[in-house]
Amino acid sequence: MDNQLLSFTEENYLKIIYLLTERHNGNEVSTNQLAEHTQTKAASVSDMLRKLAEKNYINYRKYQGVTLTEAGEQIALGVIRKHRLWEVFLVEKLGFGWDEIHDIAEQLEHIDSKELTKRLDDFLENPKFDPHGDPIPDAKGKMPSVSYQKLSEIPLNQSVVMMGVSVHSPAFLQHLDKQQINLGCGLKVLEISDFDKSYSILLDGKTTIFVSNEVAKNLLVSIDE
Amino acid sequence: MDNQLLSFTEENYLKIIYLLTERHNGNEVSTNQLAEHTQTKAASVSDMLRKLAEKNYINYRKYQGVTLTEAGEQIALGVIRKHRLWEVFLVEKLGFGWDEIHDIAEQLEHIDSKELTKRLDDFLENPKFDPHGDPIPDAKGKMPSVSYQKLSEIPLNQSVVMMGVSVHSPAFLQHLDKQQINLGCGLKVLEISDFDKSYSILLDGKTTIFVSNEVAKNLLVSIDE
DNA sequence: ACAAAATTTTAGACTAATCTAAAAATATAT
DNA sequence: ATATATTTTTAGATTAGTCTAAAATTTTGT
Ligand SMILES: [Mn+2]
Ligand SMILES: [Mn+2]
Ligand SMILES: [Mn+2]
Ligand SMILES: [Mn+2]
Repeated sequence: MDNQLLSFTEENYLKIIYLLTERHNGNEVSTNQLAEHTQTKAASVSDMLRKLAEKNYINYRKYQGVTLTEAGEQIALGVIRKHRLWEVFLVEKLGFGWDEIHDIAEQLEHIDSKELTKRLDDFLENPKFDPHGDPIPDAKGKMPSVSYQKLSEIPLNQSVVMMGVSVHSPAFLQHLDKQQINLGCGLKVLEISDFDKSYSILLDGKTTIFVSNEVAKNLLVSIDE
Repeated sequence: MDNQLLSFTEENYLKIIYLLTERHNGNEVSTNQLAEHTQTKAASVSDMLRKLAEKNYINYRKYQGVTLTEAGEQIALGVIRKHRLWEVFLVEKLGFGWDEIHDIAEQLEHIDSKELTKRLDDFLENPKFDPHGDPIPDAKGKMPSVSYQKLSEIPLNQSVVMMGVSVHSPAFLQHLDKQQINLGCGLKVLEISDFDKSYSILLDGKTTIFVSNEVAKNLLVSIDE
């Protein structure tokens, strides 16, 4: 409604480039990685990269991967802001589980109306994090910086708070639900098994639970102070 | 999400065919009418009609206009249901005016998730009408029948209630806002001017207002009993 | 009834996004 | 260092949705 400058497809590419660049600490994203995340083939990605470079949304040197330009980053952050706000709506207002919302938000993130985004933000009382613990970029296009650590990198017996997840698959999230591991709960690693590197964790200072190494690597926490 | 059988474009065509057929009391819709409402050219419409007929969503005989098949009507009603539910959301929850919501709902109506529609409906407390007074089809794909009359067809001094509008343009809706004509208010035609066929109307039994014939023809009312 | 006007369809072309197969460039491994 | 493997790009098609111009059909007016 406001300007529909870009197609859904272009928005998705820019968003994915942003998230993968972030994940690689600012390093270039490769064609194959994009093909995997866009569910297309490398040839299709090459075409799209040429187009996005032409429009000055990405920095692209053939065979060398891509990063976003300032313009591209602003588009990406706008899409991510909408995605995360809608996820908050789906969970807080409609009662969806955090494992059910991703695909719906994947569609809602492309709704084009500045005013809608602004009113939605206010309706949700200007949330700073989405239901997976990911920070929500502000209306100016600034991404808040957060410093979470993987639970697998925390020393034994250090009390931490569960802040986010680095994998968003329904299977993983449902697994956490079953073990009652939620955002905000207190965690303390009691022991790591020599046998399979699985974790014994004290949950909320009350119950002891066991999680695989794979799970521990994908729990994001911060030191409890 | 659920099945994404149809493109946005196809959904829009089916919705428009439904609404125009309804407006013509079941008569066929012409290619040119569709071209006007889809903002395309007649040639493009012909192509799309061939395609929709092939998929059995419409009954189409060349040069004779189209109607929806049962399958096409179910798609159309699903889209209209979502459009109107989202309009209720925008007005009731986000505080938009009834003149600001159409273009946003035009996008939201294509979000594909049965579960989302169901939860949205419950969140809104299962509204039966949208902010323009239009009935909301139920989850089974049934459109409630309503019997509104144009204010211009009501005898003098008959008390009626404002139930809907037959034009949704922002300009018209804003005009009604300025005159404080809202859904649910009481109206009584006191006099029709010989000079320009404009109306003197008693509003809510209190104030007398004047509206043009053009306005009176687009106000939908029902007899107050 | 029939010519003129209006409407609708067809023909042929274009753009966006995708694909497969082949060619080019880069990375890796002895 | 150089052959082999991997990654990326290019070439050439395909599909959806749109367009303009021309042909076909229906409607209208006398
Ligand atoms: Mn998306
Ligand atoms: Mn999220
Ligand atoms: Mn629409
Ligand atoms: Mn409406």
